[in-house]
Amino acid sequence: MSENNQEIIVDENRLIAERRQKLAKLRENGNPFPNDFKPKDYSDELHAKYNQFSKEELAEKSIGAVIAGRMMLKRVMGKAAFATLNDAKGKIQAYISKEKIGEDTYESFKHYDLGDILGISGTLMKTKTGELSIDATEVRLISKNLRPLPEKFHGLSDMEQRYRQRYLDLIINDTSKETFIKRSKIIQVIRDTLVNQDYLEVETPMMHTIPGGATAKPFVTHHNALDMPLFLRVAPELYLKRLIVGGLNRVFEINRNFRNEGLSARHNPEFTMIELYESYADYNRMMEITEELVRSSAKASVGSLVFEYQGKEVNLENSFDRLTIVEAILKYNTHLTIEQLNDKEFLKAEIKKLTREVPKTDSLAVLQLQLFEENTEGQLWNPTFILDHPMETSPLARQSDTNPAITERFELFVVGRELANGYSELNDPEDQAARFKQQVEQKDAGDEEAMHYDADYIRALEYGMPPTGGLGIGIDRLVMLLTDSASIRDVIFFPHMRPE
RNA sequence: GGAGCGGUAGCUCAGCCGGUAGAGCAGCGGACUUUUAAUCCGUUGGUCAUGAGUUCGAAUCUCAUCCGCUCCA
Repeated sequence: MSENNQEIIVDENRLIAERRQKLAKLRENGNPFPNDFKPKDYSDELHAKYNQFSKEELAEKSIGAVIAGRMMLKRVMGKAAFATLNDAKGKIQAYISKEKIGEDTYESFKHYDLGDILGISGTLMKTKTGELSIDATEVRLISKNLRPLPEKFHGLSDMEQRYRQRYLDLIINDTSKETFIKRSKIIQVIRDTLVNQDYLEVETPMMHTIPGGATAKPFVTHHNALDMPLFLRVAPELYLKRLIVGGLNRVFEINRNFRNEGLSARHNPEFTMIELYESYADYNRMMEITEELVRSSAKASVGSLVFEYQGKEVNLENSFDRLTIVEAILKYNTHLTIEQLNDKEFLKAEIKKLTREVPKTDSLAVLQLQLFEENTEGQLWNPTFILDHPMETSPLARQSDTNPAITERFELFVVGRELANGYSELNDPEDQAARFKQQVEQKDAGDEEAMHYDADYIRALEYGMPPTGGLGIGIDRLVMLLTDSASIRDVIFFPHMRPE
């Protein structure tokens, strides 16, 4: 016996037992799961093509239709019935009369359950209230449902069940299905936009021997044959830049990252990022492409550059604000002055007031960043690029040519949340080696999130990496924004949950 | 990790200052040939998250645990 041999969950009740009996009866009369019914039409196309015709016109045309879908509503009268079927594209009503389908089939149909998957062929008609319907000449059970669906009017609202049994959520809640269709469209338009600009989509390792590319705690796993630890990647950055060294020039990867942190409405341990790198570009070019990708995503999903997020308007029409950290603090906290923001002691006191913790750093730029995170970031509703990140917190970014304390880096904030992060890449191998050493010192001093020294990455840079711009966008957060979703769990099919 | 809220029929919910549980939908049986959450009549269905405690008696009060949501760190 395998140790994985789990106890089979018995989750049966009378309703399911009744349906199992129905199924047993169906088996006596043939296969209740046939695979020879082939739908020819989709509900949305039928509506699009034929809604325009009147009841009389449709009757005259006698247009055939063949659809398959899940029965969601059923209204049986004496000798005729209506059923609402959901297919992948929408829903359509069928009119089922004993007269047309015969007594036996009608009797069988009366015992079909909500949730059964049916195949229906017939001719298109309109009811007296004008609803396009299929006047059935054939009704077949294609797949028997054994578990009663959630309530037809209130649907499924229990969040836990919606996340754990997403299939049910998708069956019942149209908005959930729409959200995931939008997610797919967003990823598709990003992919198309980049490929059209000569970008190459690539795949790099998900399992790293040295975790790198971001300051975050990794998940650890173990390779048995090699008897060594492996780390699920926290970011693909260092591998993608190796490809830039290799001369691929423009690359991107849309894939999962894994970070060993807490769960929240904005954090799932695995999440999807796009990272892209472009040779001979800098962070200004990266800001341009960020705007382009966010706008095209909005058009592909929302259909507009102006929309609501959680009841408040977001406007992507104007070019996004660009503010340095200090400028942003001053703009959104008008009681503060530039003198105060250049005063380390003032900053420390202010941060302590907001967080009740004394900042550990003595760097002016880092103190400014910490204050920004506390009192400004949450206020950035319409898209805003924040520039001039401190050296210390940007170990892979190119130092500013004019101010050695800061880097050529930006973060994009929308609806008070970080959405994207980009910079001019650090391509000086000696500078990068020094930065890695600094990170290692921080790690030795107890900072679990500090980076490791990646000697092969330094070796790659020593072969020469062209000046490069790089960008990462959190896909889940972008989808949240464009689908008006409050939680990251609403845009990930199967968000991480504790076991039942 | 902390705080608050929640977990009652398949689903959506009521019941909660103690007296062993209700509705609607779904299901089952019946009526009904144009319904739209169809309607009408009848009817089945419960480990009240789990465990302990208080009590003559606990869905209800107390404690612990599990799961979820929200906020904070």
